Amino acid sequence: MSRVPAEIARLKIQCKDCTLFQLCLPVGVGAADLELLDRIIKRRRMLPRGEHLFRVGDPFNAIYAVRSGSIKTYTMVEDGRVQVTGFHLPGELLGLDAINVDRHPCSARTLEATSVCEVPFDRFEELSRQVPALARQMFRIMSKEILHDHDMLTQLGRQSSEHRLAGFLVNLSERYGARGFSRREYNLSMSRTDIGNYLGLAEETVSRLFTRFQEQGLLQVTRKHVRITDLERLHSLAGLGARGR
Amino acid sequence: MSRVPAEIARLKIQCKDCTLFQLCLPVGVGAADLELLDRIIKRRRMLPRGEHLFRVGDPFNAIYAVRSGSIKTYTMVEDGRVQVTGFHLPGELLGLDAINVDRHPCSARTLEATSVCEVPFDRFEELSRQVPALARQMFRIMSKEILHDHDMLTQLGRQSSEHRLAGFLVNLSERYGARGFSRREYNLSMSRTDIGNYLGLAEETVSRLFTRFQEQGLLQVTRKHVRITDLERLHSLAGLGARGR
DNA sequence: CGAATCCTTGAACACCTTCAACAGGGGTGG
DNA sequence: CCACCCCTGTTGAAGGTGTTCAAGGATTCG
Repeated sequence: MSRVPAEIARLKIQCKDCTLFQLCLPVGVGAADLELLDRIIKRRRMLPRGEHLFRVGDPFNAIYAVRSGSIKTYTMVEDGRVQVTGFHLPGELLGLDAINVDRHPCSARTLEATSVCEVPFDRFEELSRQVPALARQMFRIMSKEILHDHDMLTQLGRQSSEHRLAGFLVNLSERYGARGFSRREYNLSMSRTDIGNYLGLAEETVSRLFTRFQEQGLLQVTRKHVRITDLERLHSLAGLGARGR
Repeated sequence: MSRVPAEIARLKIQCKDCTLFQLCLPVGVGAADLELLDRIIKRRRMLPRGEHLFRVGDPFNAIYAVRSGSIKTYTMVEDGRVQVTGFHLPGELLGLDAINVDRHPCSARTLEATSVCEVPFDRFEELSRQVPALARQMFRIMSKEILHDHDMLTQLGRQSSEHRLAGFLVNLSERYGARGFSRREYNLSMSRTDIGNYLGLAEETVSRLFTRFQEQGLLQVTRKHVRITDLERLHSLAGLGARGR
């Protein structure tokens, strides 16, 4: 499903909010060094919905940053079924899990029309040798990713389906909020099937939970659009204090 | 429960197998630089069972590497209940999730008598400025951690309890194997309660699954000791190809 | 030896999945 | 522009899987 142009514009992220830009911004990198970084980043064309950014086993060359749109990562399990491993929103990075193994351990596919920046990793490493603050900032970004994954493990370790979905929605809320978007209102770019797959729940259960949350006055949902009316209660239902990405 | 000395000796890891040592070993760091790294690492005393290495909210000063023994990390969820977020075996690192937030987002507690190395992170960052290969290696280690977390997310996203426990056991097998221990035989240092908590299952379910796996000839388990008799089938039950930490 | 903890097993119930049918939108082609 | 079709999402009913509650056995440690 394609989005109307206005929606794409709404999702477009400023460079200063981009995770990649955090590489240079807060650590006192001089303008000259910043220019060097800017030079190695490739800006890619807009990818249409359903396009692959990379596939399992592809050689690792670059890290990608989502500029607008969204991407899901997934792997195949033995019996041929798909397992969704994550969703990536504007301002977030992909490919960090491939650095050590030199091949992408998952596939990445756009959930909507999506624009990404590409950072060739060898050139980045080389540059970070000249600009140590870059390395320092990359440590922070990777640490953030690890923290986020640990948060998700906490969510998925919980038993009840309510906890899981509430946690998922709160997590999205935090991530959108951190990028300057609304915490209370956003579009789900992924299908119910993907959400269920990610959370270890059946698609039908996800659907029923949305209905139940709505009946309980926690949120309003129409198709992909979610408006959270009681973020407080959704938080406590998730069972975790606020902890963004 | 305390271990007999022989067992502690068996778990003691050589520096060359240690994740931290990978910081210098494979990337052509000269002996002089290696000496510099060695100098900032503090070797700590043996911690008894049940001791805290750090607690939620503690200021982040250092990264820790497990030399022998094992450690669990956990957080508190809102209602006061505990959520286990990970287990750390010899040769693995703790604290990577704290770099960006400067405070530990989880508590770490020894599951048995455990010895750790402590790497003050500010001194490490400083050193990595002089020795770029160190930064490069740290990228790899953090990437490995991210990959491992993604693997665990894949495991926990699966619905059936069999998949989850099998995946957990295979994961342990891989991690022990990568450190030079047996892939088919190891001791679980964590309780059934901890395993269940981690996997989002009831303690009783874990217990029953162990019994069932044993009946199916997949493994033999007596209390903490696990001997995997059909690693092949356990792999396929886990639903993932072999993918170590 | 006794207490505490950990693990196991049993039975009832709740929750979630599965199977099935249907509704609603969006996109395509006439 | 409309009709049709396909895909996604919703809802219902039945069945299975895992939890909960409960009790008993095993191991460790004071």
